[in-house]
Amino acid sequence: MKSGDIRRSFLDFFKRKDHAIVPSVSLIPSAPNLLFTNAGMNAFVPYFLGEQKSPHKRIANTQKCIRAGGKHNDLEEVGFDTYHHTFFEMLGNWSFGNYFKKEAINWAWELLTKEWKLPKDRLYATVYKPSENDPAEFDQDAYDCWKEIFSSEGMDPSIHICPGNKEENFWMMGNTGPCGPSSEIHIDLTIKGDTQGKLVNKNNPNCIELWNLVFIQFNAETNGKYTPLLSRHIDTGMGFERIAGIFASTKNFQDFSQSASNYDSDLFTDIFTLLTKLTGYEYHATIPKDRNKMSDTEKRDCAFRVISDHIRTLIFSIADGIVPGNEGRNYVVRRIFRRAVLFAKRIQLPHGSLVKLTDPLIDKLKDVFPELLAQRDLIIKYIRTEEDIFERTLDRGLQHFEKLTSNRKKSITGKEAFKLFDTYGFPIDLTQIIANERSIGIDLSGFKKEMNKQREQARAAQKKTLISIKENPYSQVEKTVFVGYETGHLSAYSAKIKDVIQKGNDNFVIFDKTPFYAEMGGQLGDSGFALIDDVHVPILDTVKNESGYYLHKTNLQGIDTFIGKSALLSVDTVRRNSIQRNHTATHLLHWALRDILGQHVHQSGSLVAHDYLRFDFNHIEQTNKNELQAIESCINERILENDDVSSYEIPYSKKPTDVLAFFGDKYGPIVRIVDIGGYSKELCAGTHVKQTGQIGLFKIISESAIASGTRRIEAIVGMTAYDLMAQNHNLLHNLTQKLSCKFGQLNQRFESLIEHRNNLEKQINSYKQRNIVDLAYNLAKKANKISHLNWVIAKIDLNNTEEMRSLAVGVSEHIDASVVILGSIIKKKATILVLCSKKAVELGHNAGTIVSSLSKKLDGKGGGKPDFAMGGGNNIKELEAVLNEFQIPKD
RNA sequence: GGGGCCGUAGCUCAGUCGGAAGAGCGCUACACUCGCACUGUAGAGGUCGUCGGUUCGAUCCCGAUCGGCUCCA
Repeated sequence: MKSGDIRRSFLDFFKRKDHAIVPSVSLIPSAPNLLFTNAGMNAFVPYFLGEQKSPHKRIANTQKCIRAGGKHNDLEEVGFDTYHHTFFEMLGNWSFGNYFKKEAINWAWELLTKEWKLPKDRLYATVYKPSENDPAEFDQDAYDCWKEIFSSEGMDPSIHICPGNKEENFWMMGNTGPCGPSSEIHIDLTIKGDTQGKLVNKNNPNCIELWNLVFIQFNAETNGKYTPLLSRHIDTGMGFERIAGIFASTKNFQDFSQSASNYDSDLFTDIFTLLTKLTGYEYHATIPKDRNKMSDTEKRDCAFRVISDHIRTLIFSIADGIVPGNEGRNYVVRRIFRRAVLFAKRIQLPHGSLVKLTDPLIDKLKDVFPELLAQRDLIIKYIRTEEDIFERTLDRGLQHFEKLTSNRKKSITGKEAFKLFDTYGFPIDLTQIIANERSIGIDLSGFKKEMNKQREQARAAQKKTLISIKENPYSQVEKTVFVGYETGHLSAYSAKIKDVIQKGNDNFVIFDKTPFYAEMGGQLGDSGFALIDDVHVPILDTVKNESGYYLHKTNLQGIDTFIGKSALLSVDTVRRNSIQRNHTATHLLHWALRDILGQHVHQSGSLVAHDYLRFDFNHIEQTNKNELQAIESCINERILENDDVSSYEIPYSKKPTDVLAFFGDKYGPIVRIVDIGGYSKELCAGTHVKQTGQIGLFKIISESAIASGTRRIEAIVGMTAYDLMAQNHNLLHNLTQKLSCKFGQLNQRFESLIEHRNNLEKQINSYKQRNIVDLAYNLAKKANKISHLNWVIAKIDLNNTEEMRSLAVGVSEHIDASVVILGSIIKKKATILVLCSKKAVELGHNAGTIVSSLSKKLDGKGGGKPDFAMGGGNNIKELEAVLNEFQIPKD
């Protein structure tokens, strides 16, 4: 079976067992402490924790996973063996409080042996058997299931069931939270397949785990206790690349003469074929025994594996919106790509070849992951530019390397090598290669020391998150029903108060039904008021919590006494209408951006307020003035057309194909579609105007970058936009009056004014210069000649220190051996400047000491070099006296 | 989440006692040339990222902030 058949067969099998087949969730995890989705269960954690209710009791899927960075960091291993990956698919079947061990185990056996026809006698099952101090008890249930299976197959359970301790067979999400024993299925891949289970869990590549069945039945508490859960769950995972590899390596389990490799499957060999075409090198499937002494073939084979693995990671992450960047997960993706580029250089893959691998890959996987096809242009664009950017980084690093070694150095210290790597991003192996070429040594152990130091530092700063099962106090309360799409419900709507929660000084009221929109999808929550027993309760904001309750914020104290009463709810419709104008305009903006900049544009953030809107989207370059102009005018045209805005709800699976939905966003089974004039269709829960004409006017006020590859547009609509335009118009009108010209002449008038001003400035400067030259001449004439030196001491009012300096220089140009001491009041401060000619310095005079002694008398400080110094103080009045009292030293 | 480095002319970058903002390329004009390239001469172009602090005085020191690069988790 080829990889595609295996995946399909897995999903079909569980579909027949009444499992809902759901698409893989985004690689962007919903848990904040994860860099990437890194296991099949990530998406289902909220169900285990009791934070959300699963829409299906049985689910099966293939989940995209990335392991790089964070707790599971396999990046450095990829390529040097047959099974590490940064990207992989995890096949899994799930039960949420539904079936348990027996079904999970039996179905696993059925799929492997009946459907896929794996040789039974090569299969082994592990069962949890605690050692001393390990939690819980021996997993008798799982053992019994397996015993029955093996016995009925005529196999010896005592051989085919292997016990495992906590480390191997007890699965936990963290130190706390849902957990339970697991049972793994291992396969013996030795030539004869007769190891009798002796290699199970012995880290032997010829006997490996195929499938992990986890039985979640306990909750680990902070005090170290394991309490049984009310509802028990099944969580299984089978590495897709691994099973596909085994199928290929063993030629569908017919031939065990070759050792198995994930890279034998068509998922990778297809890429290898392309690499061979591009480089002329063949893949020989060798695995290096010693990383430090690799043969050329081994080096090339490693490169093949690295490139094929990494390019898969790239296309999947970009498709999910994780583009290469310099922060967090974006940076991890950039690093993975750079590793691919370095390995590409090793097999002389020409610059710009990596992008050629994307189309065939997308083509192969697009049916299972349609997001790849949808984001194709973006993927290609990023891979292309990213390679160029890396080239620049390498150049910069090389420059620094040259600087380091320019003064005939014979070795590079560990610190230097680390700085080159840490600060300039220059890979250590490149440093080694270049240093080798020039017979320069590197202190590698010093480098590693620095590296470990940084690792420790980063780890120490890591925050730990507590995973715990939520005790939901509202489990008895039904979700709040939102009735605010109907304008008729916006005032004096009758509802019942279900509960009141207090957080700090704020109270949050929960009603059974509400017309108040809660902050969601960028649209701000509604405000207004509620009438309860004739008490006016202001509603300041509305937010929604995880469980779907609308929380109405109020600053009124003591309202918990109202629980159970009925209320009349009224939304601030003026504010709501303004928000709606901004929201519909946001959809128009999104549509226009895609129309004008390209279909790769998608929303990456949005804020819809009553007075403005903010829209973030992915776009590699700055949106230029012409494009902004085009976007703005095409939106205003749509507004003038007064297109209808309609919305309706349908099942997610039945949404039209041209509806914009975002990969990475979670949607429920029923979605709401907002359709503007038939051209803009988006999944959106927000509220909108009825016709685009109600927006009135649309005006972009700023365009900026918020991250590399992400732009932000801010815009205003309606009266806010009109007010701004009117204000600007008034301003221009005032300017035309002041300059007595027409609107169209403003630009020209300003240019000529600026030119005129520049000319005047030049003239003034030349006059000043002339003035200073005259002053210098006069001062020089009055010089006091005392024992070989000409002393000039004067208080002259000038505008700045630059003028003082040029005056002093001017004076000294007229008289060779001189000391010039000038005082001036500049910016309300007494300033002193002293210039000593070469001769004066030789005679032992020091401008610095003169200045410091003088400025001390002015309640200030000063200093400088022997030939030139400046200083001053706040005592303006004394300046003249201080200068007059200066005693010229006699030799 | 934790570090390191960089923001100076249109571009690439110098600028270590804190005391007049520089180079190369590019640009403009003139000269040379039949013309271009080359060459020579002259010139334009700077809130030294932004804000605050220290100081008599900050491109330089300190703090914050924005932007970019980079390493670790």
